[in-house]
Parts: sequence; structure tokens; C-alpha cells
Amino acid sequence: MGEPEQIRGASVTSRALSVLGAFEGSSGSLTVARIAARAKLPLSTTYRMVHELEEWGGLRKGSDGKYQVGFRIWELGQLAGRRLRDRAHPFLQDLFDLTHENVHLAIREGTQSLYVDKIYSSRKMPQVSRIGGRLPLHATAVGRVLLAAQPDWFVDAYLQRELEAPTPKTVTDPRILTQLIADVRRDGYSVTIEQMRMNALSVSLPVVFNGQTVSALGLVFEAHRYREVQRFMPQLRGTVDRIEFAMAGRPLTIGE
Amino acid sequence: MGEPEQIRGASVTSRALSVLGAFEGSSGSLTVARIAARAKLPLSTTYRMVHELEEWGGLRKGSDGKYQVGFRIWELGQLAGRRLRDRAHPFLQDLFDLTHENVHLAIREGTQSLYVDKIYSSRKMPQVSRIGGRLPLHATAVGRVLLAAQPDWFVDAYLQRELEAPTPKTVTDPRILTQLIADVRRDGYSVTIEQMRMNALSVSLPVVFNGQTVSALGLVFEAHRYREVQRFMPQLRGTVDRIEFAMAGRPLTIGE
DNA sequence: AAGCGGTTCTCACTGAGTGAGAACAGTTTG
DNA sequence: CAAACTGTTCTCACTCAGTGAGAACCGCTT
Repeated sequence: MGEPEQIRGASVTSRALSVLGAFEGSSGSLTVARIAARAKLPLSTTYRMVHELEEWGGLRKGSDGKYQVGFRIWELGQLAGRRLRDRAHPFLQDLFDLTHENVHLAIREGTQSLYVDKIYSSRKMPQVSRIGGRLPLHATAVGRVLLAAQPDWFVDAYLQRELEAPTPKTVTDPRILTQLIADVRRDGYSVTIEQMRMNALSVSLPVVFNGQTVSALGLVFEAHRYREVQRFMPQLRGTVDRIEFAMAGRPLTIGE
Repeated sequence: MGEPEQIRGASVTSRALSVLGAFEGSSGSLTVARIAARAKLPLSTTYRMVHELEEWGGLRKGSDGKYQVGFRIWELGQLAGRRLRDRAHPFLQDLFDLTHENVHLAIREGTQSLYVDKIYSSRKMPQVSRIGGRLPLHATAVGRVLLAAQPDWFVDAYLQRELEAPTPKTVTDPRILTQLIADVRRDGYSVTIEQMRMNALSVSLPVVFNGQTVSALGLVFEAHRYREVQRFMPQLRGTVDRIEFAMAGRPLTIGE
């Protein structure tokens, strides 16, 4: 006779994780009440969870009383995918030194590309991607490279969904995209123009490890400079080679 | 009559967090058994926790069957202290462009400095600090700047503890360090030579926001180039000014 | 074939987690 | 200045989710 319209999977752990999940997407600080609303948990439960997480260092209470993600989570996060990030980073920086264009490194997570590293300085074009941010696979060069590395059934399934069009020029027609993906597979690189943001162009190459595309290296600059793509190709190629070589080397990590 | 020699604070949440905590310090991958040992939890409990965390995306099962921290934690971590990192980063990159020396940004967490950002390329000296890594406050320039920003009672308490000496030249005498901290407060910057690693020198300035030292900007290069410190000072100063100005600006974050 | 280190799963028991609700605090409103 | 909000903190009796010993299982090494 009650209304058990609550959430199903209600393990304690999942509740605690929901509290953390409440911060995803919502940049910055949240009040306990807002966390409760987002996590779809009762207020008192949320309150308890939040405190336990705070004590551990997973959340931090700001001066305004709102909560933020704490540095312990950040530190822990640094351990994720460390091999790729540590090995690749110095070469991304070298590439930036050479080109002074925005450099990206992204992996595929589900149906999105996740930007795991990025080099940029202050005098640059407005940013769409963010370290730790996600973008759709069909509308960026890195995304297309990552998509092209997936088996056909995955690509087809992806293209069958409703595809967002961040700019008027974004290609969303599955037939055309299928062809473009085939081109990427043939050429070994991808170039997209004004697919994610007007006046932006991106080039990308796959980083291959053990025969698998593990990530995509990308460069972004102004669309009107499209002639320069060729100029950058050897440098991109060289950077990928270095990263691949570094990845193959013995693990740096000692102990455990 | 039993032996309740188990761990005290045994809330479910704390157990789940212990599982995550097991990865701290232990770089890379762990088996379930090892996680259990590190977290001091029974095997079956650990097993359950690990699976729940895996399902959520907090842990990831590697091809070797071992577990690693997952990208969801990493993404979440990107939200921690984002304001400082986002605002400061472009200027750190500018500083690196100018100097091509290792650039650091650190905050204080407890009795250690936590490196929240770092710019370096492939042709550089061996690294001691790591993004997400911690170092003691008394043995680096950034550390001393952060320590100098604390009230006397904190400094005294810190210096009273047993201080590690990573190199033979590391100063650990509380009396001398007290004087050095006083110097930092007077001068507004800190220079340390071979305190953390032989042949390494570091310079650091505080980044002040709302009258509080929120972090320390640092430059590291070879000890024998100590004459160049003066050369870099204006550039460091300028970078700090820019960061402070950017921090003061309106929040970029929209919504929630 | 016996031993080892690891994983996966079951199940009866029980204490840790639950969440409605009350008290409290700060701020906006007429 | 009282009333209405919005949010936080805390209590407590009930009960259901979490527990962990232990067994089965797996894939190696010797």
C-alpha cells in the first residue's frame, strides 16, 4: 500500500557514489539539499553521506557552506590511466612548443571522447574541450579517429542514434559519416572543419599500442588556416611515434 | 570472548572508501587480494565492494585481471579546485614558453605541498615532483612559501616534528628553518638549492587571493645556474600578477 | 597429483543504515 | 516584526541490507 517509487539499486555504496555523482555536470559547489535532489536521496541520508565523505577528504566544505569535490578524489584520479598520460605528456608539450597550437589527447569512453590531456596557453582561441571534459565522437577529429578504430557494429550503432549538431555545418547524416569514417581508416588521420565550433579546425591521428588504438592525438586551430594542415602532419606523426615508443618501454612504476 | 580486533570505524561507506584508499601510494594495478590486505578488509567484503565500484566506474579491471582506478574518479577529480587550476594554467604555460624551465603550482594540504599543476617537456631534468604528488614543506621553495604563509604556531609545530632530509644538504635544524621562513616572509619569495634533489634549484612566489596565500608558483632548474634566479624573478612576478588578476575576475562557471 | 595464490559465490545472522520528522538558523517578504 | 522560505543538523525506533566464514573453483607451478 506504500509507494515504493524510490530508486531500485539502493546499496549503501551506490548511495555514497550517487552523492559523488551529483557533482558530475554541475560545475562547482552544491548545497546538501541540492546534492540530495540530484542524487535522488532523502535529505537525512544525504547529510550523513556527505559528512562521511567530507571526513575522508572526498568532499570539501567551502567557506560559503556549499560542498565541492575534495583534493583526495583529485589525487586518486591522478592514478587513473597514468601510464598513457605520463608517457604522452612530455611529447604533447614538445608538440606545443613547436606549433603553439592547442594540443589534445583523448580516449574513448562509451559514446564520447574524453579529453585526458591538453596543452594550451593564454593567447588562444575559445575552448570547447576541457581536460576531463567529454565531446561527441562524430563532431571532432579526435572523436572520428576514435570512432574509426571501433568495429563496424559499434560505428553503425553509434551513427544510428540521434546525433547532435553543435554548429550549422556539423555532419549528422549517417551515410556521409560512414564514408568519412572509411576515409579516416584509409588515410590514418582525420580533419574536421567547423564541426564543433565555427572557425575551428581540428586534425587528429590515432595512437596505437599493442595493435589497439588507445587514444587520439589532436591539434586545433582556426579554420581559415586549413592550408597549414599539411605543414603540421609530419610533426603530428613524429609525436605519435614518440608516444607509441614510450608506451612500449618498460613500466616506470616500481613496487606494487 | 570474541576477538574484536577489527578496525573500529566500520561504516559501509568508510569501507568502500578504504578500498579506494588502497590505491593511494601503490601505483598502478592491484589484485582483489592485495586490495583487501591494504584496506584491512575481509576478502569477501572487498570482493563485493570492488565490484560495486567497478560497476559505477570508479575502478577498472585491466586485461591482466588486476584493478586500477577508473576514469570516472579521474573526471570527478577534475572538478576539485578547478577555479585555481583553470585560471592559473594558461599563465603557467606562458611562463614555460618564456623560460622553458619546469613550472609548478602547489597548494598546502596538511603538512605537505600538493602539486596541482606542472608544465614540463621531454628534455628536462629528472623529476621529483609529480602532478598529484606530495612533498614535504621544508625542502622545496614552493613548500617554504606555503609554510611561511601559515601562522607561527603552525610553523613551530611543523618544525618540531622529525623532518626528512632527501639530500645531504637538506636543512632540518628548526632554528635555521625558522630564520629561513622569516626571510621568505620578508622577501616575498623563496630560493632553495639542493634541498630535495642534488643539482636542483627551485624558486617560488606566493599566489595571494583575498589576502590569503592560496598556492605557490615555482620554477625548478639546475643548481649551477643559480645566477639566473634574478633573471627569472620579473617573469615569475608577472605570472603571479596575472594569476591573481584572473582569480579575482567573475567566475566563468555558469549554471548551478 | 598436490600445493598455491587467487577469484567467485552462498547463506544464516545481526547490527549498521534508514528516513520521517522535529528543532534550529539565516534571509527574504509584505 | 512576524510569517514564510530554504536549508542544515540531529534523533530514534524499525528492519533490511551488509556481513564474512567458508566452500567451490580456476589456472598456474613444482
